[in-house]
Amino acid sequence: MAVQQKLPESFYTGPDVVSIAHSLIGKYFFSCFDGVLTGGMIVETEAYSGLNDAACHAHLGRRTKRTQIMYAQGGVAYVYLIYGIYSLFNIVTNVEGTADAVLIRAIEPTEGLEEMKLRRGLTKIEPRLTAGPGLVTQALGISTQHNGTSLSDSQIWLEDRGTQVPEEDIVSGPRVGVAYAGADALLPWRFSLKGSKWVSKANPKY
DNA sequence: ACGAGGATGTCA
DNA sequence: GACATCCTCGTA
Repeated sequence: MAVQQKLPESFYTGPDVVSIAHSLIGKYFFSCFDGVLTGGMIVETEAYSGLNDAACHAHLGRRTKRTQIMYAQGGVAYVYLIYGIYSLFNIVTNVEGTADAVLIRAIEPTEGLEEMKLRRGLTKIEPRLTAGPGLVTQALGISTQHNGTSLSDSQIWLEDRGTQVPEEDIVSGPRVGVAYAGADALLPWRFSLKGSKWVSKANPKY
């Protein structure tokens, strides 16, 4: 049997959210609801830091109903609604009291392809299945009701399946859609798998 | 290929 | 009013 293991809590409580976002490329992201397993390999992430990052919802220690969960200890889900339609899934990282998170922007689908097609209203396997942060959550059946869900439980979790991604195949650049963050919009905190057709087509806009 | 416009709910 | 987005429909 191949290496197949949930990421331990210590993976999420690390102090460097940028490094965690980088190391998540090649890990696996799954959901299982009513016995239906869906998910795949992570190919695109973005880091957000509560301390020094104007793009982060919890910038300057902002505590609101929405950002509250970001201050939890690493290893829980931060899911929020964007544009009234799409749920975006983040992994809370760092220790309790520090509001860091990694946005999962795209995966290469490997499990539950039929179910994900149904949820996305597609008839064939194509990038529109999971190549974008709002698409990944739709395909995996994740919505804002899963905000705060522990990644140590059986509904939503991440795995290391032993995939080795060569360092030179992980590329970084500015994050998408954070022009409001001024100079911080230029930070190269978006990571993706070079050459993957499952990376989102979105480009940063300034 | 590409761009414009719309959908839709919550946040600050 | 803005939003860590995506789809559809127009013009080329």
